[in-house]
Parts: sequence; C-alpha cells; structure tokens
Amino acid sequence: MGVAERKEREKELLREQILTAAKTLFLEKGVEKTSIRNIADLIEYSPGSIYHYFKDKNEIFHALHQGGFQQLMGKMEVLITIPNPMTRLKAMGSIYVEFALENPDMYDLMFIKEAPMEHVSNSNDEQWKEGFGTFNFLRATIKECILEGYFQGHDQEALSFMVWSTVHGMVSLHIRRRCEVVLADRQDTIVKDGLNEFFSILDRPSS
Amino acid sequence: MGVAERKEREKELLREQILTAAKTLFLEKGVEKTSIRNIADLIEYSPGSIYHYFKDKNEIFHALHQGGFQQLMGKMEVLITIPNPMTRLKAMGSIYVEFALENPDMYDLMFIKEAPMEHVSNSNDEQWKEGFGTFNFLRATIKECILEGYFQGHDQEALSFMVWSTVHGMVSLHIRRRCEVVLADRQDTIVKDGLNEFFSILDRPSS
DNA sequence: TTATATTTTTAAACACTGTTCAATTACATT
DNA sequence: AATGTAATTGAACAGTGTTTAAAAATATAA
Repeated sequence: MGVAERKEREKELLREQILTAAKTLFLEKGVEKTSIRNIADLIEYSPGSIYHYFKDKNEIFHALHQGGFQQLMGKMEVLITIPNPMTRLKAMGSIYVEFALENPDMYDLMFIKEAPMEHVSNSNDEQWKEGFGTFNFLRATIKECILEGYFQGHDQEALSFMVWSTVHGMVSLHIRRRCEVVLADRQDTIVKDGLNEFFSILDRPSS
Repeated sequence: MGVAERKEREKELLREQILTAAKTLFLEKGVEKTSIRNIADLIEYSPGSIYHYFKDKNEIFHALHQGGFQQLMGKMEVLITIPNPMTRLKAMGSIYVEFALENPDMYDLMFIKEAPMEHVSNSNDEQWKEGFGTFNFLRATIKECILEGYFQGHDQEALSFMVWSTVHGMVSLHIRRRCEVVLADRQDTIVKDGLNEFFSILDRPSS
C-alpha cells in the first residue's frame, strides 16, 4: 500500500522542481520579470499545472524566502562557539555581509523586495521562526554586550535594530547600486571598509 | 512669432500633467502596478499620447526620481547655518530620516526601488548633480568632524558610506516592513530610537 | 482663403503578463 | 475491464508596455 506514499513523494518532487526552476529564473532576471510561463517552460509543463502546487506566484516567492533564511541561519551556527559577545557581534556582522555579497539576489529577495510582505505578515507565526531566530540571536548578543559593559546605558532593542540597519543599509545600497555613481572608485571594497569603520566605532569605550 | 514658444509651453504643460498624474498613481499604488493606461485615463488622453512626451515608463520614473532629490536638497538647506560639524551631522541624519518617514513612497522611489537604475547610471552626469550634492555634503561634514578630532584616524570615505547606510538601513527596513514581525511593539518609535542610539554611539570619544 | 506641411492624438494591433477553468489524459482501486 | 480520482492541459479572460499607421488639429505659405 505504498502507492499513496510514492505519489506523495512524486508530488513533492515536482514541487521541488518548480521551486528550483523559479529560483534559477528569479535570481537570473528578477521576480517581476519572471513569468509563470517561463517557469513552466523550464520544467516542461503547462502554465496551469503550477497552480496545482502553488496558490499563486507569491506562494512560490514565499517558499524561496524561507529557504534563504534557513541558509543564513546555517552560516550563523559557528557563532555559538564564540564566547566573547563583542567578538561574536562583529563576527555576526561579517557573516551577514558575507552572505549578502555572496548571494545578492537571494538577499534582495529576503530583505529588499516588497512583493510578498503582505503574505508574510498574514501567514502564521510558525513560518517566521527563522526570521525571528536570527534577530533574536542578535538581540541576545547585544544584551550580553550590555551586561559586560560594552554599551552602558543603551537600549537593547533600539541598539539591535540600529546594528542590523547598518549592515543591511550597506549591503542594500550596494546591491541596489546606489553607491556606483557616488563612490565610483572603491566599489568592490566599500562595504567591507564601511563594516570596519562600524566595528571601530563600536569598539570605542562608553563615556 | 510667439507661436513656437506658446506650443512649447503647452507641450511642457501636458508633460507636467503626465508627471503629476504618474506621481499620484505611483505613490498611491506603486510603480509596478501603475499602467500607462492608468496614467492616460487620469489625464483623459489616449495611452499612445504619453509616448510623445516620454520615451517609456522608465523615463517618467526618472523624472520623478530627480524631483525627489531636489525636494530632499531643499530640506537640507538649513544645515549650512549650523557651524559645529558634529551637530550638523546629527541634524542631517534627523532631516534624512524625517524626509523618509514623511515621504515613504518617494523615498522608496529614490533609494530602494530598482527599476530605473540602469537608466540612471547610463544617463549623463549633469542629471546627477543632485544625488551627488547630498552625498558630497555628508562627505564634507564628516571631513570637518575628523579635522576637529571627532573621528580620529577614520577613513572619510568609508565612514560617510557607513553613516549613510545606517540611516538608510533603518528607514528602508521600516518602509519595507521588515521590522513589523520582529519588533511588533515600538513600531512607530523604533526608527527615532535607533537614530538616537546611533547618535549616542557617534558621540563616544575616540580611543 | 486655400493649399501644404507639421505636429499632436488616436485606435488598433502585437506580444506579453497572472490566473481560471472546462475538458482531457493518466492512473490506482474496485 | 469499469470506475473514480488526481494530474495535466490548452484555451480563454482581462490586464500589461509599446509600436504604428491613420486621422485630426494646427501652423505656415502662397
């Protein structure tokens, strides 16, 4: 009676095929410029079929969105071996930036693009543990930093948001090419340099 | 022989009409979801007409993009009256954030959306004086700060980029609603609070 | 004023898009 | 072999940006 199970597996397989095809195309030419027909062509199915596996284009986007978070979380796992919270905080920043620069399109998908945010907000909390996880880890690290006297009298929540914003700002300005004109030289190094500036400012003692 | 001049004025008038209609619709429902037909409907002309005044949809976007920079530059003019560079730097950050929160859609158009960036990069330098201007002003202010000993031994260029990134990061995470889930409470104040955290870290003395 | 030339405007067409749906095909169970 | 279910299809719908030949409006010249 393994028929149902096999069919389930086959269904999952095609779902996966759709996702990898969509990912390829999304990262290649962008979400907006990828059509359902493009995806269908790539996996050699009719456009209508896709709607048997995903409610709409947004749901495909959302699935990939989640995958990206898991990938980022994976890269962050090494951080738990770093005991000093300040060192850990900086390593976290480096990993974040590294992830963004290595997977600019995926980062774009996860943190810059607007498409599926209504969907994400409305979806059940279960699915958000990944996104939550990374930010909570940042929050916890910052809390440790404060406890050890690195940011005396600072607001844990607001400081976490600010730190996240700084790394996000740098990589997103880079990815969306807002520094090309204004920082024409140094294009390749500016994000790393900016990050180091940030680190050295964080390192200054509390007054 | 003022006929040519009058026609020129009339042409400019319709161009302006198209722009205000486009701006209304872009800010109302987003660039992507605004069609040329929508704009044409609003000004009661046929869709084809618009192509006599603008090469394509991108060119309309670009025109509005430029207008936004002029608006931001206008808000920044008061800064030249602030003699202390550190005070000026912080005021600049406040104005930037204020502009973004007051005109989130225009900010999105200017700094987050990707649509017309190819066009912007390829367009002649003349048109970029505005964008250049604001960043150069930041750069100059940072330079003064360094000269007065606020950021000893720091890299002017990288520091400017980092400062810009921080304010950009905060407002863009807010605008693209990436903190809704992760910072559900404090939603309205988090950007202001984050900015203040940034200020107080900038204020710490150089080691 | 009439004829010519130029500019502005239009409607129709083209090749796309996301999505829906009735009909067909494939397949497992009885 | 017949039945019922699930997967797949292709056509259709209403929309998109853009092009273009024709028409209308206007300006210039005779």
